[in-house]
Amino acid sequence: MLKPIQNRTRATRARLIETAQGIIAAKGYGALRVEEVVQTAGVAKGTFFAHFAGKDGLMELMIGAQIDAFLDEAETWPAPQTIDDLITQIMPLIQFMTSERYVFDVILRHSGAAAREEIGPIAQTFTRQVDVVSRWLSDSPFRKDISGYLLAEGIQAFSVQAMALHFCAVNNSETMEDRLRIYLDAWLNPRLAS
Amino acid sequence: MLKPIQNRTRATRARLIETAQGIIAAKGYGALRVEEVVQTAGVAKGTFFAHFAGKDGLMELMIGAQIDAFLDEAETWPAPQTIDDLITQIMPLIQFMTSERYVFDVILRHSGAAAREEIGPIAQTFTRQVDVVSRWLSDSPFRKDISGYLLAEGIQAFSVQAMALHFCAVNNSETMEDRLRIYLDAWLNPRLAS
DNA sequence: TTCTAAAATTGACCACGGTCAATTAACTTT
DNA sequence: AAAGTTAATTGACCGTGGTCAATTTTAGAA
Repeated sequence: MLKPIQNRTRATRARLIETAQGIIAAKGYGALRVEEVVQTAGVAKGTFFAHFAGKDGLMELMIGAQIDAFLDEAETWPAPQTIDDLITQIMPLIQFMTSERYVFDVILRHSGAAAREEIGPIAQTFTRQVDVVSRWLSDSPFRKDISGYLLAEGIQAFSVQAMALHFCAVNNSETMEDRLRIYLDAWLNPRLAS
Repeated sequence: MLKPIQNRTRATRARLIETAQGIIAAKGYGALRVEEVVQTAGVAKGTFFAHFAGKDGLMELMIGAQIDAFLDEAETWPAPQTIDDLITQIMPLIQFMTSERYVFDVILRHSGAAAREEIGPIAQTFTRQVDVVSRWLSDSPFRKDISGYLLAEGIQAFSVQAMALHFCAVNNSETMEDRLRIYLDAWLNPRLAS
């Protein structure tokens, strides 16, 4: 008793998503306008909002799917043995997340951030990212005094910090990789306090 | 030759800010509408935008000022000797930052985030926070293998992470203090890898 | 085939932030 | 004081996301 979804609905939704993807491919996430999606897809505005929880809802889907794709690939890689390896392996994801200011904003807004009851797509990818990285770490030569899960959470926190600074005019002398390396070295390889 | 500011301007601006503060005090940051500010202050809408860089610009000022007030007080405190002390000393700030979802969003959006050339008020408070905390740490019994500045940056990153999770429905079993304590203990007091 | 209830769609309408050419007020200069 | 110049203010207007009562389409029941 849980399948009252008409074909029409599926088709409309698919067309909307397809149209949105086209616009994003052509002009980027930040340039997407609901009006344009709706007109190009040939449906009324109200229909859009019947299918998605607003523009942000659509963005969550699109961006979440993209992040998931990166995580799919990341999952196939072996456990990094050095910090540079680790950075290399998460850079594609970070590159995407910072590809547009708008994208980063949407991600931040929805990262730990399901105001509603159920957890949103982007928040899910954050959880998943911690899982993936934490699995890597169980086979990596980094500090073992804390759990891989906590370690992975820290990597996420520092990644966000590095990405935020990336958008700050003042901090643009250093590359993001450099910043990340400094953070992660301090986090993953603490030297004993003398 | 750098004082062509008329009194009228100062007065208008002051009235606008005053009005905004009143609305915020009464209904919170998220409920502020430019229309209401403008009508209550008795000026035209265009005037508002002649004085501030949009609603976000005003919010940057108001929220930035509030954060600065917390940092003013924080600066008078002695260097924390334990992680619990440290948490106690930054909690007022964190409490304010998470007092409203809207406030946290504005802060994130402007934290490392001056899209323009000059650094915005909120981004400045982030820099200042690192300075304040880093000054504390020079007199604290935490790890010494990395600079106090880097240590402070990490505290900021973990604070943001803890705050983001605070707004996530899934992670609400733990209190923010608990989360922070776990993060900061791992960051500031790493045990030697065996 | 016809009727009916539920689901999907429509588009006029609203809220709200933001713009800008035109107007008014405030100062200089003569 | 009058004319000229710059700065401040105005408000009609726009872009864009979002709403919702009314309408159309669909799937089954009679």
